Amino acid sequence: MAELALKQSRANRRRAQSFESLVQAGLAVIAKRGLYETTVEHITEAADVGKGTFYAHFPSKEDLIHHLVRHGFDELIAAGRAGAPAGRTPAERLAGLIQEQLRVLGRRRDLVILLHQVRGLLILQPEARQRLRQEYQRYVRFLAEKCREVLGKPGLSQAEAQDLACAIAGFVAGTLSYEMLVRGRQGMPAALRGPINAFAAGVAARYASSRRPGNGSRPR
Amino acid sequence: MAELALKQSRANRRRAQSFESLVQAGLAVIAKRGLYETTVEHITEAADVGKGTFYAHFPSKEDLIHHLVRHGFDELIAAGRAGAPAGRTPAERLAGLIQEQLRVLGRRRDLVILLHQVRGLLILQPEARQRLRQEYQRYVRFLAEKCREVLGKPGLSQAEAQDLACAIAGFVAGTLSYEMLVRGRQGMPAALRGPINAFAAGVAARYASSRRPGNGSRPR
Amino acid sequence: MAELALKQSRANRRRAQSFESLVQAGLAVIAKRGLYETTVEHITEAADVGKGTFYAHFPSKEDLIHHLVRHGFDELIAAGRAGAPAGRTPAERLAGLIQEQLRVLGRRRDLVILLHQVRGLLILQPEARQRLRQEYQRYVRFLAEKCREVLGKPGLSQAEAQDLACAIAGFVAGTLSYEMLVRGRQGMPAALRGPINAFAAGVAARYASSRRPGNGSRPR
Amino acid sequence: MAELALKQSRANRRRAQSFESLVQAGLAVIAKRGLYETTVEHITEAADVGKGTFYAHFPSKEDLIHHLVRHGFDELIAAGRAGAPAGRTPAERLAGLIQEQLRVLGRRRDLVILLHQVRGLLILQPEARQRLRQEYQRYVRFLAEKCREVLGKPGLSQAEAQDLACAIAGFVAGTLSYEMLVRGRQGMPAALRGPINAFAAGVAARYASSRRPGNGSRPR
DNA sequence: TATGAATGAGTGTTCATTCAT
DNA sequence: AATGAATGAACACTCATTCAT
Repeated sequence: MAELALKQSRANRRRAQSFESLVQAGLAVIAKRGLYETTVEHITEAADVGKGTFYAHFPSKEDLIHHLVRHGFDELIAAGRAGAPAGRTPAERLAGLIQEQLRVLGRRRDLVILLHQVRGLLILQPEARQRLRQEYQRYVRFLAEKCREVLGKPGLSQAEAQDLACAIAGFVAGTLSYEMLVRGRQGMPAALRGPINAFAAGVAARYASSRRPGNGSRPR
Repeated sequence: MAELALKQSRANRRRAQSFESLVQAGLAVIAKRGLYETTVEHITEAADVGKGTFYAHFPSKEDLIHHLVRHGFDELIAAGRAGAPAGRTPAERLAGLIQEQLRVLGRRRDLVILLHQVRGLLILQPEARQRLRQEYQRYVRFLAEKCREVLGKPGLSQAEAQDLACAIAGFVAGTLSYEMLVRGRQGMPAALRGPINAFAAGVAARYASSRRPGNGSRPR
Repeated sequence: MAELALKQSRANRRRAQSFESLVQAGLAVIAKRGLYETTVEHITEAADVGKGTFYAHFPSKEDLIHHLVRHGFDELIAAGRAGAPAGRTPAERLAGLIQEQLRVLGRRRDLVILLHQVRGLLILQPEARQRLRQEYQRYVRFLAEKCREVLGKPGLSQAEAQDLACAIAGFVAGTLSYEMLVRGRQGMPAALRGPINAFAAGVAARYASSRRPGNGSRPR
Repeated sequence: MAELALKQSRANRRRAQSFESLVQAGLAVIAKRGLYETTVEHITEAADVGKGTFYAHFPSKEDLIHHLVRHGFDELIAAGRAGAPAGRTPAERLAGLIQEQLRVLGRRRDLVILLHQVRGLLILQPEARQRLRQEYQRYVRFLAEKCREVLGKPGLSQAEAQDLACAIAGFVAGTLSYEMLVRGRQGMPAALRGPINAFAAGVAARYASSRRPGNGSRPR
């Protein structure tokens, strides 16, 4: 019996190992070749397992992608939660949130590429691929919640918070992808710190606490 | 002579028509199915021409994409040039630039999708597909130039201008794509106007004229 | 009326010119790219005529090939006829025939390639492409007739003459093609002169006049 | 362990079977339809495997052809080696070599066609397809070596041996192809025996041992 | 469970031929 | 007669997925 348990445990360990290999290889290969030029075989070769093993762990290629996206957002959300409440003013806290996301994603070229390409996938086909889409919604909802927390809930409606979250997520992802494309480098450009602070301040001025100025702070 | 000219003209017209059909169908189909699930046959069917006709006009599928990308950026740049120097202060002018890009792209779901996916394509393969990459560089250089123009050239180095241009292009593209994905709508969200103004003001405070404050305006 | 005749004549001249351009360009392009990698467009480009013009002169690509093959064999046959009856003994005359064919074809890389590839085409499909096949038969029949003429008709049956003609045609074509392939040069290798003479002498000893030795001259 | 070996062995057997089917079907189909009208699908249908299976065994269509050519020459060379040193005089031995090649190839219509068409392919493109070309060079080198062995090495320079080998290979291949084309039959025509002996005798007289007559035996 | 051989629908691309001008 | 734009069947090759072992 103990032997059987041992055997199972060993089998489980092996299985877990295959799974982990596939996940890591999947992200690495996709980061290198992109979603569309990555084949299942590329992944299983990088993971050093048989091709059939892939399908013992994932029903389809899309399921691996789903797994990668979920875990990617898990990391982003965790980072957002961890470095959260720093800063004394709403503007400082919002700027902190944005910069934290930029900082985390700026070190994760693989995630930027994966999330970028999957986003493109999802904009089309509004009905299909619901599971994947929900991961993005989860992330945006997290950011939205975070914004309300940081700016003060009464000041920001749900819809406004989502718009703001989209802007933040889009700003982070878009800026990094343009930097990677045009300047060939990764990481958050230091020069953006000032503008980000300004952006955060502007948002805070518009939404923070319960004050609600006329039409947003006009540009000086 | 006139007859010959007429003949050529008629033949040319027919050829031009095929070309235009292909270009329009190409953009439409890609906007609907995405770059990767669009086949040449989808396009020729939508354009109502034979499959071979495609290759009479474009050496390859990638060449159509290049054409689409080039013309897309042509529009964006034209819009940026047209609505250019409005606003009395640097901040107002910068905000105008960003909002103009957001406004133009917000009405062009097709372009957002196309440029998004091609961007993903280009981040990988830094050496290949130079022609395509140059279109993005052209756009970013235009934005950078515009930023320097709007903020006052002495205040902004070339490198800083490029970082800012990447941030603007990324902000616009990223925000719109997240909106389209999460909220399923297109167009620029009105609620972003305030934050954009704030962002522009922050940038202007940092770079405009020749003043160069310490480390950017700190968030209040 | 005279004007009309003139017009027609001019039109005819132009037509003849197109035809001749196509024929020359066809042979040149096929010699360079081979039968199977030559497209009609390659030919019309080289001939500097429109693509449609090809079909105004030849019902199909195969008809141009037929024309080229026919004229190629015309040349070979003319050369064989011209340099024909030289030599005092049957062996000398036979050797002269072989060397003449080798000499002529050795200077016509284009013909060697064309006839080689078309021969390959024809070995398959015994029923189709009769017209093309008949050109080869015409050539072999010419050689056979020549052999009988040279060796003395009574000595050589029709069937034997055809076998011999096949051997000669094959020897010439095969040797040149192997030389071109392996040694990368064209032209008849001088070193073959001796063996060819010997071959001819052997054949003559076997067949010439009416003597009919037992089983052919045994090799010494 | 034994179980694993068995598993591999069974899988290997299946793989080997597919491979063998493809090779045989490939040769058969090419012999029937020719190199250029044979599609991969024709082959896989004849081999009764899926289309993708072809590419699991050969990187490309050309690689199958290479395999076929290599093995074809292997057979020819083996036959040449096996029936080698028969005959007492150089002339007899040379005649034996030629007749052996004629005899072997005369029974292999498929090989004659394949090697003929590939030869045509290689005469063009002197730089590309090196691997294929090397097979022909291997064969010609073998024949050349054999000629020197048979005639006595001092009598024949390397270059002369290669010319002679080209002549032999060309004679065999060319004669058989003309026979197949014109007379529609395969096999070595019996009537050639005499001329071949004579040819061999002439070559021997020119090159054998160390004697070196003036300019080859003149035809009588 | 892990494997990798097998599969076949689907891809971008070519090219002989047609036909309106 | 000459043109060249248009055509679509056909091709070499790919790859997500299946399944016998």
